[in-house]
Amino acid sequence: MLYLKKYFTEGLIQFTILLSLIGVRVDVDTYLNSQLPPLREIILGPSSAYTQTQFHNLRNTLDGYGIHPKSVDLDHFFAVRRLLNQVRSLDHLRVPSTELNAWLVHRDPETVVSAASQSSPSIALDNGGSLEDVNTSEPSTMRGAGNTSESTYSLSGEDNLGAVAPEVSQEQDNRGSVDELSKEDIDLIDILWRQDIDLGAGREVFNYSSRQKDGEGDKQNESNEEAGVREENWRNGINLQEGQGVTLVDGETGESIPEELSSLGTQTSMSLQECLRLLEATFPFGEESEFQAADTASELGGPAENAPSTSQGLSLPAPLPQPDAPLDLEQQWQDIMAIMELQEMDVNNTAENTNLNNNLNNTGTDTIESGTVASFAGSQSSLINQDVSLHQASLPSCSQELPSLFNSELDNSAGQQPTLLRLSSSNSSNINSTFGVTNITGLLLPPLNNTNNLTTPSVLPDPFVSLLEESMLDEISLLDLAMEEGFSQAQASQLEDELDSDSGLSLDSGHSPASPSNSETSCSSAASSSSTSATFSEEGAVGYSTDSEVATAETEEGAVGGYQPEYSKLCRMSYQDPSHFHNFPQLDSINHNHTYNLPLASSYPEQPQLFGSCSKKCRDKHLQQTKVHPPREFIDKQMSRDERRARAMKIPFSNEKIVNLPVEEFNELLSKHHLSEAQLSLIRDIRRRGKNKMAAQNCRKRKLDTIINLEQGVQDLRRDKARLLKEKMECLRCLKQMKQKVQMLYQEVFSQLRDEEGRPYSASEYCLQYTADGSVLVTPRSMTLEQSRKPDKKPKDKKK
DNA sequence: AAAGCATGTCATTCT
DNA sequence: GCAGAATGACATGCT
Repeated sequence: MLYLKKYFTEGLIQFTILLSLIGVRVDVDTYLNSQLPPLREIILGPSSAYTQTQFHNLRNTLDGYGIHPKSVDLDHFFAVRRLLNQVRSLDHLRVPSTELNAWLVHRDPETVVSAASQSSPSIALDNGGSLEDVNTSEPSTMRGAGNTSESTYSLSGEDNLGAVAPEVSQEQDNRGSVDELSKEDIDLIDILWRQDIDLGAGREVFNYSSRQKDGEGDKQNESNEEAGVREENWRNGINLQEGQGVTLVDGETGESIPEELSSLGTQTSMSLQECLRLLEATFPFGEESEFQAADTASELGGPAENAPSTSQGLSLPAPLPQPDAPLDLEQQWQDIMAIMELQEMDVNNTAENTNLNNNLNNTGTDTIESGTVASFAGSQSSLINQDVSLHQASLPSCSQELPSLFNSELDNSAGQQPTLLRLSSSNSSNINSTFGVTNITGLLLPPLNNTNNLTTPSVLPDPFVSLLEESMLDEISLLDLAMEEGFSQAQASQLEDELDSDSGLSLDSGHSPASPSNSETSCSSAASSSSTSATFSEEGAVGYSTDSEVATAETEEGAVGGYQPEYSKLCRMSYQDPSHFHNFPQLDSINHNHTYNLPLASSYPEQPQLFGSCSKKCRDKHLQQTKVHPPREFIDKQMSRDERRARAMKIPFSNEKIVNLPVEEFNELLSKHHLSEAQLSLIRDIRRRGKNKMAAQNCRKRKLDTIINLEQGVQDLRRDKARLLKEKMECLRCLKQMKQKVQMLYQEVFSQLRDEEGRPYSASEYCLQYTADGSVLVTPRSMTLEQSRKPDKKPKDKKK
C-alpha cells in the first residue's frame, strides 16, 4: 500500500508534467513559437516548489521582491507572472504580418507604341529588373478602415515608379487616373512608407528607383515639396527600367521566341507576379506538399469549403496536414477534443465580433481604382496584418472583373482571417527557391475547365477572430482572477513584511499569499526583538496561525513540573479555514482536524467560548482550573507523546517554548534552569520533532499546492492548444482561398495571351512558367516536363 | 479486519 | 559547524 501511495503521488506529478508536455507539443511551436513561453517556464513557473533555488534569486528580481523566499506563494506568484506575460504578449500579438504583393504586368517600354492601340504588345511579367518590390507591411492598427485602400493604392502607384512609369505616364495622361494623386496622397504614401521602415521593412524592399534617388537622408524629413517633385518624376517616367517580356518558348527547339502578344494592349497588364507572390505566400513550405496539404485539408474539411461555418465556427478539424510531422490519429483525435473543449469554454464576445465585422465591412467596401487591382489591405481589426497589394495590374478585363472579385472575396479573406502566413515578397529568392522554373500550371490548372471554384469563392463567416478574441479574454479574465485571488497589491505589500521573518512559512498561502500570517509575522519579529517577552507563536504550525489575539498571548506558566496546557493553540489550530480550499474539489474531501498537536485544553468544547470572552488573566485562571478538573486519563490521552514525556521528566517549560523559541532564547532558557542530561536531551528532541512536524505539514501543503498548480497549468495549456489549433485551421482555410485566387489569376492571365495570329493559347498545350529570374514564360507543356527533369537548364527567353 | 487517510516521527540532505 | 528547512520513508491512529 505504501508503494501504491508513493506511486500515486509521484505518478500524479509526473503525469501532469507529461500532459503539459504533450499539450503544447503539437503544432504550437510551429505556429506561435514566439508567443508561448518556453516549456521550461511553463513547467517550472507554476511549480516553483521544485525550483528552490529560484526562491533565493527572487530577492534580486524586482517583481519577486515582496515574496518570502520560502513562501509557497511563489507558486502563485510565478503563475500570475506567467499569465501576465501572456496577456501582455497578447496585447501586441506578434503574428507575422501577411503581405501579398502583386506585380504589374506591363509592356516593354521599348515596345510601347501607344496606349490604346498595341499591335505588338508584350507583357512584362517580371520583377527582376523593372518592377521593384514594395513591402507594405504596416500594422493593421495603424490604418483606419477608411483609408486602407487609399493608402495601399497609393503605394501601388508609387511602386510603379520605376518600371511602369512610362506606361503609366502615358496612360494616365490619357486616363488621368494617377493624376488624381494629390499631395495628400503623396504625404500619405510617405507616412506609410516610413511606417514600413519603422516596422522593420528592409531598406531593400524599397529600393525602387525613386527611393534610391531620394536618398535615405531625405526620407526622414521629406517635405511636401519633395513629394511633389517625386510625383513629378513619376509622371515624367524617370527611372525607367528595362522591362521584360513574356517569352514564348519553342516547343521543339527550346528556343525562346520573341512573342508579340497582340491582344494584350496597353491596358492589358497582367498580374502574373501576383500569381507568383500568391503562390509563394500560399505554399511557403514547398508548393507540392503544401498544395497537397491544403487540398487534403479541404477535402477532409468537406463541405466546409464553401459552406458557411456553423455557429460553432468550425467544422471538426480534419487531420491537419503538417509538412514535417503529420499528426497521428490519436493526436488528431486529441485535437478534435481540444477544440470541442475550447468551444465549450469559449465565452461570447459578440460586441467584439460586431466591431470586427464592421471593420471588415469597411475594408470590404474599399474601392479599387480603375485599372488597378490593388489593395487587399489587411483589416484594421485583424490581429494579423495582411498586406496584399497588387501593383498596378491594369488589365482591361481584369480591371473590370477583378475589382469586384476582390471586393467581394479578397476583402473578405483579407480582413476576416488573421493568418499566420507570412506572404513575404521582399525576398525574390524565395520565389526562386520555391518555384524555380517549376511549372505551376500543373498545380493551378488541374481543373482547367473547372471555373466553378473560381466563380464561387468561399465566403465564410469567420468565427476565428471572435474565437481568438474570446480566448484572449479568457486569459485576461484568468489573470484577473489570479490577481484577485492570489496577489493583490495590498497582499504584496504585506508580503514585504514577511521578508523580515525567517519563519515565513505559509501553509495556507497557496491561494492567499498574504493571508498566512499577520500574527505569525508579528509574533516572530516580536520574539526576535524581545528576548524577555516571549511573544511568539505558540503552536508549531506557524502557517495556520492567524489569531492575533492569541498571537500576543504569552505563556507564563513555566513552573517547574506544572505543565501548562497549550491553550493558545485552541483558537489557532482550529482556524484552518476550509474556505481556503473551496476552489479545489480535490481538497473537499480533506477535512482534517488540524488540532493534531493541540494539547488537552483544546479538547474541551467549552474552552473556545470561555477563552473568547476571557482576558488573559481570566484564561490563565481558567486553565488552572481545567488543569485540575479534567480526568487525568483524558488529559494524558490528549497530550502528545512529547508532552507526556516532558511532564514525566518534569521539564520546567512548555513544549511550545521548546519548539518555537528562537535559538538564542531557547539556549538562554536552558541555561536558566539546571537540567539533567536526560532532560536536556528530551528537550532537544522535543524541539527537533516539533520543528520537523511543522516542516512536514508545510511540505505536505506544498505538495498539494504543487499538484493543484500543475493541474491548472495543464488546463491552461489545453486551452492554448485548442486555440492554436483553431488558428491553424483558419490559416488553412485562408490558404485555400488564396490558392483559388491564384488559380483564378492564372487563368485570367493565360486567357489573355495571344499568339502572333491573335489566337489564344491552348491551355492543354501551353502553360505559364516562372523562371528563377522572375520572368514568366509561355511554355509548351512538353517543355515543362523536360525542364522539370533538367531544372538547371535555363530557357533563353525573351522577357517582356 | 483491511483499506485508506491524516498525521507524527526519523533520517537525510540541503540551505 | 550549527540551526533549521525540506522531504522521503515509515509508524501510528482513526474511520
